[in-house]
Amino acid sequence: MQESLSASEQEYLRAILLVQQRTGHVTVQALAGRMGIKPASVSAMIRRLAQDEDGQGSYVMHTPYQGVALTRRGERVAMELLRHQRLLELFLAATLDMSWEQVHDEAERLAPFISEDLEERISARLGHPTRDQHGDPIPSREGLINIADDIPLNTLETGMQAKVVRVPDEDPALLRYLASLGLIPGTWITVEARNPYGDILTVRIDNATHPLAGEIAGRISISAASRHSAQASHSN
Amino acid sequence: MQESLSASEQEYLRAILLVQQRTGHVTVQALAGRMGIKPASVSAMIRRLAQDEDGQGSYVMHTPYQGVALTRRGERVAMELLRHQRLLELFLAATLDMSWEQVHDEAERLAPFISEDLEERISARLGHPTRDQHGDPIPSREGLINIADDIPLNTLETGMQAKVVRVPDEDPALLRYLASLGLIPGTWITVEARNPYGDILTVRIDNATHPLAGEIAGRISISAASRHSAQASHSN
DNA sequence: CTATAGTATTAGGTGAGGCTAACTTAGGGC
DNA sequence: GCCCTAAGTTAGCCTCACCTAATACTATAG
Repeated sequence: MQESLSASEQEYLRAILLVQQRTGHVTVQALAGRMGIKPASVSAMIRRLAQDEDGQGSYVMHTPYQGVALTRRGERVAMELLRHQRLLELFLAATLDMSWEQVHDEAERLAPFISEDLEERISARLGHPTRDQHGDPIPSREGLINIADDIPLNTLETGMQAKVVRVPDEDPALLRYLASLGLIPGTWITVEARNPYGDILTVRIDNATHPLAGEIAGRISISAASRHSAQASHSN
Repeated sequence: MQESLSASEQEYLRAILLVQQRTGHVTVQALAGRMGIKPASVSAMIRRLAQDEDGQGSYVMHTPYQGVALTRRGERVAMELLRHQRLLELFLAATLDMSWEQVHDEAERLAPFISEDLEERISARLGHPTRDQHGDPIPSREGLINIADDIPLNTLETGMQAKVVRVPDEDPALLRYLASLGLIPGTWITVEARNPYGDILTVRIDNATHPLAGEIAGRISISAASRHSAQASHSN
């Protein structure tokens, strides 16, 4: 049925998806930088991915000098790869005692090579999780993600409490810093105050308060469900 | 220090090692057949592997029209890959519920891509095993295997009992057949009789006797240690 | 001892996926 | 409105790892 793509092609599609999610606009440079490849090579690959070689549609739309965007088909492939990667991360983290950076690198490298069957068994073994250890959603087998319940922390009203469901995992140093504050998925967090000058929130976690840049708070998600149960629960 | 070889190159070295172990002599055809590749391509790869590109020595010795053999260096690489593969097989089998053929295929595919660190963690997690589930030895991190204690079943004296430590795993059908007799590593086995015509042994396993072709018995290993404690122990 | 079958090698070609160098285009400063 | 810089693209080249077709070698039957 479908001529499975090469590891390289899949990796490009994954990179496009991630850049798209994080910045909204996908440039050749951003891809080249992220993948450690020269822009010229990226251009060449984009040309290939934009072609409809088998009558089943292309993987990306390309407007020369403007940018790239995934088609539905390309998105499905990227989501599939991301699913492999996130499940692998969880699996390795759960089974072996590895740091997040290590499981991340390992999973990223192995993701293109694991079979659908292995993926399914890992998923079952883990109880079919829908988020990885940082709350990043794991796409379903159909290549869909559900983030309907995700709300940025900086939209939480002052004085209200909510449960953290996701922290940004792109920057290991930031991730470590947030973890050092106890700011990890599952934690309850309260917005104590908003500083009128500069975009800074004061948040309470485990009875300690911390200043948090609004830019960071915007990349942290809280559960929509918990919003209405604010002040209802306490963490230990 | 060392320019790590491509996945393909490693796979060739693995194939050479396995053919060498099983048949004693490595032909281009045998490699081509095993790897699903045309002989011409094998010749080309052998030429590359036989070259000393970095002054550190070549990976194989090649006598044109005669055969190929691994050098110490090539053997080390092949053993390393085999170690990855066998540890992965055990790991996947122990953690997920997969058939042997499935874990075998998966591990074979993934072996070139796992890091030394992951390998080490898997090994530790499994208690640093020295044999895979069929008794095939797992090379050490130094690329060595210890089969000093392995003795072919067909050398066991009639009437004596010994513990099976290894069964041939090349042929899945044979493996299944042996398993159906209870002939798996760890089982105690007794040679009841030798048929004078044809090369056939009669063996007892779990109080049932079975005829066994000598050719097969030669590929089954028993522990040297147990030879002297024959008749001492009983299974279940 | 030679013919021949079968195996191995070489020659030459292809596609994937990188590279550099040279070019085009878009967009901001003046 | 022009020009210059930065970004994107194209052209042309390379290596890897496969292929087919043609050639060379080996070993065996007669």
